[in-house]
Amino acid sequence: MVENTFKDMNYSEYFTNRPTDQITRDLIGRPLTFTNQNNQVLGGYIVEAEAYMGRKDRAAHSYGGRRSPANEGLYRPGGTIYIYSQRQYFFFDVACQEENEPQGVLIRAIEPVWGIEQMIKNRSGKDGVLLTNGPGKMMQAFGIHSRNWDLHPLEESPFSIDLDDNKRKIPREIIATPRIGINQSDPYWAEKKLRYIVSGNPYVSGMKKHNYANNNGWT
DNA sequence: AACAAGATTCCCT
DNA sequence: GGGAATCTTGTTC
Repeated sequence: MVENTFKDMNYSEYFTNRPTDQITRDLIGRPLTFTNQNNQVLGGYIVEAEAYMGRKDRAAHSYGGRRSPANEGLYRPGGTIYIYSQRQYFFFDVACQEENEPQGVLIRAIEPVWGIEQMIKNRSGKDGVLLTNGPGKMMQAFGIHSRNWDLHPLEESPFSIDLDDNKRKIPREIIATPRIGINQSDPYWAEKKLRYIVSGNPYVSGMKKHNYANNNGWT
């Protein structure tokens, strides 16, 4: 399948029909925006995302078929928003695969482009890489303090991921690494490389200054 | 009913 | 690099 055919795909198609790790990798470089209640468009390019492979994935919230109101979104059809809260912070996921196949992708970081001034305000003045270089920080920059959009289909929400290949940025290199914050006893899932990042992009969480790449790692 | 453990962030040292 | 803040689930007493 040629990638530029995705331009005309809807979210439901995009977030199914391929393995979730492949979907996750394909999201790197695409624009993610959130339009707030004042009609301000906030967002940037996705530079970091993680795949969660469902019931069999020891690190997934749906591991072993675990299901509760808190992770119901994962069980919804591909393209459904799954917002999870933890320690006063919120995470933005999109469900992947068919209904009742609880896989998903976690968007962990963006390179800010649109509405930067407003996002800085939402982040209490935090600027530079600290603005959006983590999943909780990104949602705070969007001004999100609730699970209000949990369980809503992406196309019926203020969130938007532009699937037009002409609008995306092309990384010089996409690297796969183990996921962040996974300390499971099962080394297979703890070490499996399901986190995808733009190599050398400063907005990737934990990126060291001496690893910063020219042009933020874009071609 | 109490408690530990998370897909984290911030503010120290 | 370590500890606190602080919400929800699942486990155990």
